[in-house]
Amino acid sequence: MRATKEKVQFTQQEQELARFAKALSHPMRVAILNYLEKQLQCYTGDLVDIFPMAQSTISQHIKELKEAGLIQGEINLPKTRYCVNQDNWKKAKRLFADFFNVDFKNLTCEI
Amino acid sequence: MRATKEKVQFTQQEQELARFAKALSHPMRVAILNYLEKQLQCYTGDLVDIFPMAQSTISQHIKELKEAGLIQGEINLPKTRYCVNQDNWKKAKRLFADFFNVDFKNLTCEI
DNA sequence: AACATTAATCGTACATTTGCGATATACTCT
DNA sequence: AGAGTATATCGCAAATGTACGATTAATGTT
Repeated sequence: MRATKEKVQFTQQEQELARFAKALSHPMRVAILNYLEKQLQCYTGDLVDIFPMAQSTISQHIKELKEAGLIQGEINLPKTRYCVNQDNWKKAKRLFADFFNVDFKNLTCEI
Repeated sequence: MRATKEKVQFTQQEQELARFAKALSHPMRVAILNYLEKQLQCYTGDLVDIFPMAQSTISQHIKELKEAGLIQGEINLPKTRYCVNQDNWKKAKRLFADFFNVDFKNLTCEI
């Protein structure tokens, strides 16, 4: 049996990175963010037109991105407009850049 | 009802990024990679000593990282030595850098 | 007031992930 | 040969993720 050592908890960095990674762990959600990077904003219906999934499924993926903090929605009935949450996007960018040890120049740039 | 449009499939970039992101979607796996970046190599037992999880669970997380291509193992009985798979690490790094639009310098650097 | 529009949520089915203890494997050492 | 060591794999239970159709909610339009 192994000696009883002080076991290590996961760091905040590890937990936050994993949380963001989880949000990116489905192609649909990556595609939504790719789309939002190009278009700056979109409505749920735009994605339903483009992608081969049911409206309810797409809505669910949007919800996950929202809960992970990567996007935000502005209700404008009957539509909801989504865009990237820039603060958390920058945070995720920084976490991944640090993780991959990438030299990064534009992490502090504004939109 | 919405008009019947040509629905878009996910790009290879989106699928590959999602695959890597899935591998990074658990703090334990992020922690293993963090450890490997510092230590360059490790044995399964090192991780069992450090992290508060059962040996079988840690072995399973290692397996997932291996199957995602991010690490590779060299059997050296009774131990197995793991290290980062540099080719796929670079690939992942590039995918995430592109995704986040980060300027990166050292993507072409060697080990 | 009835209808149309857009999107979220519900309920359900199925698949995958996570964690653990127990067991199997493949050696080395005595 | 038998014991010890390190790790992978199995079998299971619980939790979570994925996808869909149906329903609900909130509004504007006729």
